[in-house]
Amino acid sequence: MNTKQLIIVAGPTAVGKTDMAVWLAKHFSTEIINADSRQVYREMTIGTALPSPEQQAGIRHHFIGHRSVYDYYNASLYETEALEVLNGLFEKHDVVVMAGGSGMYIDAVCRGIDAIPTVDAGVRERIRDAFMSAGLEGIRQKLRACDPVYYARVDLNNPQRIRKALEIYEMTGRPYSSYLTGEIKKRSFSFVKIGLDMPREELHDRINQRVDAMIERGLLQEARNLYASRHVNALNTVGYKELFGYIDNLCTLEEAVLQIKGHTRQYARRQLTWFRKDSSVQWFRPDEPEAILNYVCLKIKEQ
RNA sequence: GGUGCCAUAGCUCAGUUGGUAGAGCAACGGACUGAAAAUCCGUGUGUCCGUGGUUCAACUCCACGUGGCACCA
Repeated sequence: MNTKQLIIVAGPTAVGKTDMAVWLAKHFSTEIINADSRQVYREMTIGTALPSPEQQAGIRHHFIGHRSVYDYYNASLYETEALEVLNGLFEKHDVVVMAGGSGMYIDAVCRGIDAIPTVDAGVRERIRDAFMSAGLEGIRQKLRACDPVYYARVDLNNPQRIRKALEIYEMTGRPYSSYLTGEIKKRSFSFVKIGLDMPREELHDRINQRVDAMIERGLLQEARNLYASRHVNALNTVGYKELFGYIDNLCTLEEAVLQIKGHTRQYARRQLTWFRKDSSVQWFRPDEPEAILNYVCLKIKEQ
């Protein structure tokens, strides 16, 4: 039996993960690790549905607003930092709760990400320029020449993936595929994965209402404050990019709000696609905390 | 009251010299190893307003009806 347990609360945006995590954390008198790729940025608060002051009262939440949108951040950095924090927390607690909707961040903690060198900004820029001038077909051919293994398995319609592989080759002289071992890293603690879901129509209602509430709380002003930096990766985020479009006069405010709702619904669907694939996730409705607690306790006894 | 225009997917609309229909958005499914709230792939879901008529065949042409819009009274 492994005495240290990480309870993971996953699911689509707006389903009620934070409430459930807080409830579980209170029950186990422990703390919460956030696994949401946008809540880590301190400049974005309204649009990322941060845990409210009430939800944060008395329960320590980690990885909320600990970075700036100007920082370079990614799933691998998150893996390293989250493991450090978890090691500390497990000295005081047998159970820690993790909550969030970024499947890749959760997997980074559970299974690990292969060690790949960090690409510097200059290389990133050169590859971007190559894509601009040579086009998708151009960078495909470059990839075929330098990394036929990855070329054979990558989604050739996805420029982001091809560029990443070219960056690594340019940076290190080694093919990207040679870094991908797929090795699952051993952790010193066990996992209990909970998935929250509800009928789609209900989820859509909650999303729509939450977006309206964000607008009322001043999301447009927050977007205006960040407008000058709108091209940084962190601000390529639902709720902000659409309002940048409105500020640029590309659409009305009403249209931008409809876009935010639509893009949030699509994001929720992609999250479900990710988590459904993970057979270790046990699914519940958010309104059955007792059933969840029973399941968690059972799993903890087993592991 | 009269005249004209319109009625096709959840929404906005296109279309067939008559052979039961297709775009965008939405929706739905999927992929995912350092941007992941990102990026990419796939799927058309339909009493073509209703009832008659012409025709081998009507979503398309004709008549009437219903609803909407515009103009004239």
